Amino acid sequence: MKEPVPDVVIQRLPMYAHILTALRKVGVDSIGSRELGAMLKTTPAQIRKDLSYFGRFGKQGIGYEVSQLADELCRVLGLGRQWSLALVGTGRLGRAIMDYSGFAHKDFQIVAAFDKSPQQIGKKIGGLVVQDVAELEQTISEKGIEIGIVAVPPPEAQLVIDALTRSGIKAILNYAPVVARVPERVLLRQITPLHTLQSMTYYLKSES
Amino acid sequence: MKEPVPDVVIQRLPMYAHILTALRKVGVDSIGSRELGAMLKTTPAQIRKDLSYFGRFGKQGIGYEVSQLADELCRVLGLGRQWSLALVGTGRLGRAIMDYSGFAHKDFQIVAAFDKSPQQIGKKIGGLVVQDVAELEQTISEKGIEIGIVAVPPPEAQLVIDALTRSGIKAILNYAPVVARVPERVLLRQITPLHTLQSMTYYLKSES
DNA sequence: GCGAAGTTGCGCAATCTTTCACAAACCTCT
DNA sequence: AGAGGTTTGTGAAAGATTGCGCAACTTCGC
Repeated sequence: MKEPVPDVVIQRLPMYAHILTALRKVGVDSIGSRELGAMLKTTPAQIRKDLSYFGRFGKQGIGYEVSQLADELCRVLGLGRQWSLALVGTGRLGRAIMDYSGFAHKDFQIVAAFDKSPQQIGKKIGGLVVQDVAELEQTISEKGIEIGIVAVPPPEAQLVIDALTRSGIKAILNYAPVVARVPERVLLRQITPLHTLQSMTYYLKSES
Repeated sequence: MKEPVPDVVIQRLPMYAHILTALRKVGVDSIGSRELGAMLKTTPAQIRKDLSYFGRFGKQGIGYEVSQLADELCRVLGLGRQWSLALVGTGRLGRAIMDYSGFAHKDFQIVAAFDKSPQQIGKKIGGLVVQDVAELEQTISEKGIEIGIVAVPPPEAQLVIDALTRSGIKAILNYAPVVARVPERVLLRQITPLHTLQSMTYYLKSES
């Protein structure tokens, strides 16, 4: 109960939570690790082991109570409350992220947007007025925003990330394809579709 | 030389290639694993081990010749030739992907776009006429498209993926948050920013 | 030409992750 | 109430990945 949970496990949890929530919506109220594993393309053993890091949620002979496990996972992940996000960069990519309603209704809400271009500043996007990046640090501190999304061109990414860091932000989701530097206390994750594509071609070229 | 290279290694390669290309552009012509490791936030040992799967590119006492290693990595990854992509789903997300110039000039080109909505079909986006998904299989076969990008709402994702599979596509990059099923021969990767956020909150909630 | 300083490639050890396999727990049916 | 059939939770084994340490090689300066 005191060992730190491996990050690979944490990364699988959202999928589990997602499926379970879907199952609940459909009215399934109990499910076994075998069946869950089949749905998620993993092994039953992995699911049981993963869950065992957080407690004992199943019943022998039966399986897991869907609704309860879904709640439990959300609790573990810290979902179920609203998280405030700040978006930096309101170009094409930034707008797409803004519009992407996937976030909106799922505990994540973008409450501030920044850009450095005078053409963008002052514009209204998705009910939000784009602010000057110069105001970034103060706004984030004041509003107590905990997560930042970086969607600026590569050359500016590190600058923006530094500013976010100074503002006391806790986590950054970075879409810019750069190797960003952050202090220990800030959690950083990358989303880099280009690199994903580039690693896929490795397997394709050998086939053809 | 015959052992299969671990996928984790393959996934790191694009980063290596990216940095090396950048270094070349700046005129650096030689670099050691220590320095490269510092830039990439990894250890020198990991870089050397990773590279050793593909050959011996460095010189003892010196390091790696930047330009040569960049070329070598591109070759290994199968870059340097154009890859044709098909985009399915031209909603907000699809458009953003389409517009995202990051792909365009980097060996990846979207050469066909599909949607099922009559409002979308026939429209021109980024110089491409949106086709009916009904034409998907034939068009992809004919044009010999090898990679498909799925940007449709979750309920339709599996249907689209099945159609892509039937068309003989080799790889799929899926943005829909579903656990997709594909036959062995098709390479599938997921991009799911929401899940990334959801796994980040795990660490944030404990802090606060 | 030779020693000093520096760096790779790689076998081996350490660590991390997944899988196995089985006792303990639970339900159902008689 | 007990037997039979399931399924969980979990130590321990197996497998995968990362990191260490050093021999082999290269350059430089003298």
